[in-house]
Amino acid sequence: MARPWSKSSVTPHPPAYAERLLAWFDLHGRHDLPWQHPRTPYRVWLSEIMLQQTQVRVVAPYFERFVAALPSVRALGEARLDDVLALWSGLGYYARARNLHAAAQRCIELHGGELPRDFDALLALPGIGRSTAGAILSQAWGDRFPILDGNVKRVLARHHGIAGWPGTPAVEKQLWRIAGSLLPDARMADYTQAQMDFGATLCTRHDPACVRCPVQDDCVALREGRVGELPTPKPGKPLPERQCHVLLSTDTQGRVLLQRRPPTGIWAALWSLPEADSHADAQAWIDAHVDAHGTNARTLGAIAHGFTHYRLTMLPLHWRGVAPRNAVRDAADLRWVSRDELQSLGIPAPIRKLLEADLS
DNA sequence: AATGCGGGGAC
DNA sequence: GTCCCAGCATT
Repeated sequence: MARPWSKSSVTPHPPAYAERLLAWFDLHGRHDLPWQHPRTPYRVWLSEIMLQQTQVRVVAPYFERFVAALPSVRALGEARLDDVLALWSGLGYYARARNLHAAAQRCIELHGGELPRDFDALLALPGIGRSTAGAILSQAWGDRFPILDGNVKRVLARHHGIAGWPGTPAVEKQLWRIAGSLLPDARMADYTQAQMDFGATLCTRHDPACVRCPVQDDCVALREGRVGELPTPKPGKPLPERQCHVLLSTDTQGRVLLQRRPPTGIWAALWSLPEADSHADAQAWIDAHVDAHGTNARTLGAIAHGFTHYRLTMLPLHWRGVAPRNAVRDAADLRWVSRDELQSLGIPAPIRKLLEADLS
């Protein structure tokens, strides 16, 4: 199918990424956020700080109150810290408010009571990092600097198919490079806002609206069906480890002794191998339930299995040629099972795998 | 490279 | 309950 741009344009190239994003922004972007009217450096700065790790809906009322009480850099710098913190109360991350206050005072000392229009000078102010400095310069002045917040990370990770958690320096470095390579020649303020609106309302974390996406044609994640798995989520805390022995008893006819699990909990009511916490417990169980003729167990290879809330390592112990005791024949939850019967029983997958590997 | 910082929203 | 959010500073 012909691309719209390949018909009439003298250039064979599709519109640049930024151009498509800006066209989307004009139609579907957010144009009435409190800090956009008027879009002064002070208001942009304040909004960017408030919006760090904080959602737009939460920030809006705080922004209105704050800027009404302290309408300028100078007013902020000359206010008492307690009053600044009171205006911040409830927003969280209070270091942001302390940094804001200190930065305003430094602007009074060094920059005539205004925010400097200089990347390094902004970066030197407390609370302003690389992304916030870029956001301020681009939004307040239209200067050509990239941003890399959570929205942009998610969008670029998908659009360029970047795997790996964006919190790692290697991935972040790559994303910064891409972000810097996509900047338009004009409309930087709108472009910065467009990226954030795009990430917040269309290329969302869950259920992004790829059908309506202005850059779907060259989205790697969409093409490769990886939208749902990008960006790679932050690695969670390691799950607790549990370990147990599983007791494999086989008789001379190749039958195996299975035990029905309790009706609740993991693998409820399935047929599995008896479990024991320790080697000694395992031996005691064997002595009590089968006649192993005093033979020792053979150790089989460990089985690792992951649950949602812990990881289980099963250490199989194998007694061969054991004979059933009379009592065992009557126990309701114990059963000698031939190989052929295994497939008709409900058996946990890792246990079944062990049995099939060992009995074959 | 990993953590602390905070409250709220979405699921 | 979990995970994430218009990040940055500190270790």
